[in-house]
Amino acid sequence: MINILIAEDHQMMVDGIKAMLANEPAIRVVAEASNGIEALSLLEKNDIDIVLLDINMPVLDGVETSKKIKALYPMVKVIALSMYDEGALIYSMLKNGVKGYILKNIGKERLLEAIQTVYDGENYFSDHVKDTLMTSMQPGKTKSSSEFMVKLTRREKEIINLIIDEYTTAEIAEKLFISEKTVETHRKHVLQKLNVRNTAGLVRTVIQKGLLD
Amino acid sequence: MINILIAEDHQMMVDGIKAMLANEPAIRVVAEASNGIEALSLLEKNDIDIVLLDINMPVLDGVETSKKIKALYPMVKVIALSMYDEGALIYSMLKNGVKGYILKNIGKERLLEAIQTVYDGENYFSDHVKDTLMTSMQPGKTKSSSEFMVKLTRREKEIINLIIDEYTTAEIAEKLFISEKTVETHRKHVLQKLNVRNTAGLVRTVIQKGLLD
DNA sequence: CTTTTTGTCAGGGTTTACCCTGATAGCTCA
DNA sequence: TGAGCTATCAGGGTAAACCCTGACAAAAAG
Repeated sequence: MINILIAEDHQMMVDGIKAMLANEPAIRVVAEASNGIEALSLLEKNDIDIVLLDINMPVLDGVETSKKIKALYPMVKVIALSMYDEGALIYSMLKNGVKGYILKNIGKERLLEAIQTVYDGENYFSDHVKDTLMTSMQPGKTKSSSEFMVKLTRREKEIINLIIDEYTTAEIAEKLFISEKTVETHRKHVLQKLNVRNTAGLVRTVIQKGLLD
Repeated sequence: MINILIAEDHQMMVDGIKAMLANEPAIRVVAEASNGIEALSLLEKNDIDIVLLDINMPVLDGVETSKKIKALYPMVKVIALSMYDEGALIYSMLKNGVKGYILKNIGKERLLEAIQTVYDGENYFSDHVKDTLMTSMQPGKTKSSSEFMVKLTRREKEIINLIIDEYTTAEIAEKLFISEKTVETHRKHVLQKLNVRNTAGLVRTVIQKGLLD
């Protein structure tokens, strides 16, 4: 019997997954969480084999949650669920000990395959995900920074959030009681880390890769 | 018997919806489409009562698809499925004759309720969606433009796509063989239509509301 | 206990975005 | 057929973002 925890904030998706697994006698969905915090507390109370973890969740996102699961419950296996197949995201999830990475547009068969494979101690990644990871690992594409080093500091995330909410550098400086020059420096660092040219690229990347909390 | 077409690009979500409806003898899912174009062609071949239409789809998005469904198959009822409860989006879907608007985090009971209600000729909107619409309709919040007029022209969308891809005004002008002044004008119009202050807000809004093709 | 990272700030500069007013031509739909 | 929308362009701005170099202290990591 494989005990599963579903961590996913869209009820419709949760029901969908449950329905896919309903006729499988070997699999039992024993808990559901709608954010990372909830997932962690449910892991404490239940005996879980595999966590199906949505990457884009409020409160505590997939990246952070998987990191904590690895630290607190190393025996629990995590399969990441995602809308996109972003190289950077896959890579950082891998570093967090995730055992599988599947896209939300897969069907029942693939889902069962993924669960069984991971339960048996192997890794499972959709073909498309593999391709993406291979591509983003190729030299040349990933020169110095970009793709991999997507570690933003707390302050940088704070400032990015304000940028996305249409605050200007001057307004951010005022709000955080720091100099405009400091805000400019943070912006500059974020542009470099994300390997983008301007605010448009910054906002797009941050939203699409789900780099915020 | 209620015949349903599901138009949704995430297979997992499709399976979820189908599973929710599986034990309902009065409801039958007769067709599935993964984009707007497909949905339209399936409507031609099948006898459909209700379309469950995802708003964020590639190729032909929910707004455009609902418009065409209204024009070509006025008897078919459309229930919009969305991740977000954006006032502007709800309003434009309403104008396109959509009969229901539900969020993807609802459960089985609500979904059945929505289908039955719409089939009976009434409208169905989640409470949360209603609140959002009411709020966004209140005077003061919605002065002159904003919120409602989310109609972007073809050229504007084209330029927005380039902005998101980090092209500058000068580069866009060169690429499209038009003056920088013209590009500036388009940018200005888009900022006004979306009621945002700068590029950051533009990119965020466009991505989050799924206003692009 | 040293090295790295993070967060802070400055001068001085270029480039890009944003704002205002005003204009023209073609297309579209009532 | 005429009003409205779309797409085009200009002059002449101001505001904001981006770039370069360089610096220092506190915190975190090794």
